[in-house]
Order: sequence, then C-alpha cells, then structure tokens
Amino acid sequence: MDPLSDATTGLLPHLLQLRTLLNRGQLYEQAVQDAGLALDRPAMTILVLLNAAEHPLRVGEIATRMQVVGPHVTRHLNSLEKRAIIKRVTDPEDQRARLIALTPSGRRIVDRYTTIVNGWFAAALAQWPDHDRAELIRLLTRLTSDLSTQFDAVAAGGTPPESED
Amino acid sequence: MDPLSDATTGLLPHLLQLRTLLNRGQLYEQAVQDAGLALDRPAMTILVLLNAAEHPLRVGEIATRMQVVGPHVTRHLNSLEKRAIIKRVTDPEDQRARLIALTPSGRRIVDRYTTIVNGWFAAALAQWPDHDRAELIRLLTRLTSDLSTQFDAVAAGGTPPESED
DNA sequence: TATTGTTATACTCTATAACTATA
DNA sequence: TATAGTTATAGAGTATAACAATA
Repeated sequence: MDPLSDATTGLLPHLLQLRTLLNRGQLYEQAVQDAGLALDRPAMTILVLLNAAEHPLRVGEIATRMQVVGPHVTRHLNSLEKRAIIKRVTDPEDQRARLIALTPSGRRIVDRYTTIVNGWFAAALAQWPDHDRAELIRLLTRLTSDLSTQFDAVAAGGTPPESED
Repeated sequence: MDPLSDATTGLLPHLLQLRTLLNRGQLYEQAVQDAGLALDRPAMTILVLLNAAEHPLRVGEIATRMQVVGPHVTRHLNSLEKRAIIKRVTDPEDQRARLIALTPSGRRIVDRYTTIVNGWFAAALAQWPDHDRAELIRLLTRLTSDLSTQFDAVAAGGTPPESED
C-alpha cells in the first residue's frame, strides 16, 4: 500500500493493490529459498538487471534503473564481488567508470531464480485469453510511459504540465 | 525495480517498471510539500486507508491492508494520535480491539493530499480513450486477483498449485 | 487458551556527505 | 572543474519477541 490513492479514474486503488502484491518480501524469500540461494533482495535485483541487459552495466546505470543512489549499489557490489557472483572491469572507454558483469556462477544463480519466479507468473496468467494478455501489456506499457512523464514533470517543476496557471 | 523479472509472458518487466514508478519516494515528498504537510509515508498511508474505508478500522485491519505487521501500525498511530490526526476508540463489540478514526483535522489533511495526487494521475491519463481506461481497470482487477491467489498459494505451500509433481 | 493490541528491540534498505581518481 | 565511483555515517521503514488485556 501507498499513500497515493483514490483517483478520479478509479484506477489508483488497483495500481496500489498491485504494488502491494509486488512488494511482498515474502515472495522474494520464497523464491530464493526454492532456488537454494542466500542473497538479499537488492543484490538479486542487481543480478536480474545485469542478466536482462545482456551486456555489462556501469554502476551509475544500475543505480538509475533501480531508482536508487550510487553508494547503495556499490555496497552490494562489494559483497557480490567477494562471492565471485559479479566482476568489476574498468571501462576501456573511460578509466573512471567500472563495467559490472555477471560471472558464470552469477549467471547460474540468476537463472535459477528467474525460472522460479517466471513459473509463478505464468501459472497466474495460465487461464487468460491471449488477447487479454496482449491488451494488458499494451495498456501497461502506455500507462508506465505516461505516468513516468507526468511524474518527471512533477518532480522537476512541482506542478503537472497543464496546471501552470 | 525488483528481483522478480523476465517473465515468459513478457509481462513482468512492465509490472516491475510500474512498481518502480509507484515506489518513488520523491513523488510522495512532492505531494506532502505541495499540500504543506509534515507526515511520513506510512503515516499518510494509514490516513488514506481510513479515508477510503469511510468508517473506523481496527489496528489489525489496517496492518492487513498495508501488508505490514501490527506493531508497525501501532507506532504510527501513537504519533498520529498525539497530533490529534486520528483517534482511538475502544470497539464496543470487543473490548480488546480499538477502532481508529480520522479527526476532522485528519480528514482535512488527507483531503488535501489526495486532491494533489489524484490530479497527477488524472493528468497522466487525460489523453486516453475511455475504452482503454476501462479495459485497463478490468485487466488490472483480474491480474491483481490472479496474482494474489497465486502468491498466497506460493507463500503457503512453497510451490504453485499446478506444479506439485 | 486464543486473540487484540502495545512496547521494546533489531534488522533491512536507502540516502547524504565527504573523499579519491580520472576526465 | 566536472564526473564515476567509493567509504562512512545516518535515517526511514519494517519485523520479531515479550507482554498486557480481553475474549
């Protein structure tokens, strides 16, 4: 749950309920347990991001995608590197930057994890008609885009674009 | 972002991006600032819940709806009660329970807040055709319901309903 | 004995500030 | 001097355990 609620459209309560579902820490713990892993949530988030990116990411890029701040990423990378789950390579194009890559061990870990979670989501949507699945993705894509634009404007200016009266 | 990613359906990345958007603390802070308030996020969440419920709620009910644990709610209620934003009344039907209600001051606060946030969401969806808005709500409703069922099963048994092989 | 809520404490996650190295 | 990252510290948010009161 989140304080953002009670929209004119009636949409907000649904979004917030969904967010509550996806935030449940219990879920994550079940997944790592099923996978026989011992990683905290932000650490796994980093691995999933690296896995999805298919190429090494900079520390700053990881922080941006997680919507967190640099030092938070660094701390987890330190721990992950000690365990040989990721490795840091100096970016040849900029000696200041580091490129973060999964090690083979890291890739195995994230594969085990995503397989389990994907199974849950696939099971939840198993009975859906294909058309509904496609529509949901289409609408969610636009929703995310439009909300992102709106929120950026709010965060930047303190007021939504059209209410600058 | 969350470690739950990379679904077979392609749905997961969208859900997680949406979740990241809704989790941005910056947004909440902008809203309370615009409203001239000084409340932390979980406290406002409680007020929004009480406002949406339209009748007093028990402590346990608030905790359930927030997907948090009892003591967490109690601590915020203590602070909110000191500031006369909520009041606790012993439930006449069960002397153990307390009914939590907004004071007039609390209602004014939550009204100011929700008006601002609702404005943002309304602006974000202003250009949408009515049909898309309705479809989104329909699909989100089912999605939330199905995911909730699936997650409950996972949390309870450690395995999804159909994969008990 | 089970349930509602509270108090006290500890842990997880994230942010801010100060610093180092490269550009 | 600006940027990428790191280190150290502080704060917000939530959980667990032990307890009190009522059912």
